[in-house]
Amino acid sequence: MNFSHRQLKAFLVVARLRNFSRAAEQLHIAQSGLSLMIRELEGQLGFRLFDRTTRQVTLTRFGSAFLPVAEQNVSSVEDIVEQLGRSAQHAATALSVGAPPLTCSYLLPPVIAAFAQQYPGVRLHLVDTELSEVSSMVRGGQLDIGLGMFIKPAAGVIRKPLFNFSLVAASAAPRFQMARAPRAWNAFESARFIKLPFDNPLQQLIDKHLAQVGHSAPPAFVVNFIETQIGLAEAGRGIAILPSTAIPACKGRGIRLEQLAAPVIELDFYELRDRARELAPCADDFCNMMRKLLPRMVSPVRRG
DNA sequence: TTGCCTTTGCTGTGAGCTGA
DNA sequence: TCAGCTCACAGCAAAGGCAA
Repeated sequence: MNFSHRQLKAFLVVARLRNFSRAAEQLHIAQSGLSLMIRELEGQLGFRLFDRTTRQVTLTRFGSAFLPVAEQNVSSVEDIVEQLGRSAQHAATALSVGAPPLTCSYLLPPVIAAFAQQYPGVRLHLVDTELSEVSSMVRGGQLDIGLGMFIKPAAGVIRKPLFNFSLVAASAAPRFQMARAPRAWNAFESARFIKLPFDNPLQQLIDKHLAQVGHSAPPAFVVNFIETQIGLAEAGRGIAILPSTAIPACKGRGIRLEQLAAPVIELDFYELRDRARELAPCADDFCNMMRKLLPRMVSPVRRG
């Protein structure tokens, strides 16, 4: 048995009007096509639905019994299609974005403001959570876009670079300062660092470069969040090597920032999307606004 | 004769497959 | 990846058949 929604709907219209010509007109098809459609449905069901003569069309006993089943089936399908249509419309008018707290607090507000101006009808849903959670929420379909320093690629998602950032050294100062000149890695040979956990991919990259300049001193602190690194550095408890995306978070605080050089490490800040999902065009525009607005905010090079 | 359903033959369209 | 081919399906017009 393999009948279609079209056939059931055609059956209902013929049953209601008791006339193939008028039913065909209502269904916007030729009467011959409708006749064929009903005959095929009867063939698939294995019984006749209508007794038709050249003068009248009447439901058979089987047709009368099949009528409520067909009505329920057509109604259920149309209800589901309507619900899906509403969800698709909602998807086109909503955008969910996830990022770590530092990104949400200091990088996204100007982007969100610009986006709201361009898309006043689109509801933006912001989720601030850990980087690993952002990645799994994108894979699970709870987020349209994930943002962050996804140093390692993950399966099932598309990772696209949005802008570059580099690394800066943060130390205590009477007020916020951005050093004019970069400082070489080997200048920190004997420094005590405030580090992220050893399994953090960014910290692993930093440790690799520290090892290359012969740094071997144990860390002063190992903490979970960049905000904590900034706070401890401001309190003079050591040097924190931070991504330059943390620059806006250091402004206004007793922190001196120096770009790390020899070598300058250039990294990508990424957007993450589920490979299988197609997003509304406003998602592309949100990312384009990040590309436009954020590079200047995270540049450790002093301007003016 | 008229009105209505069925049958037949044809066309257009889209999906799936294949080879370059 | 893309063009070309095949096939299934939907639909139409015209002719035929039948009952009132």
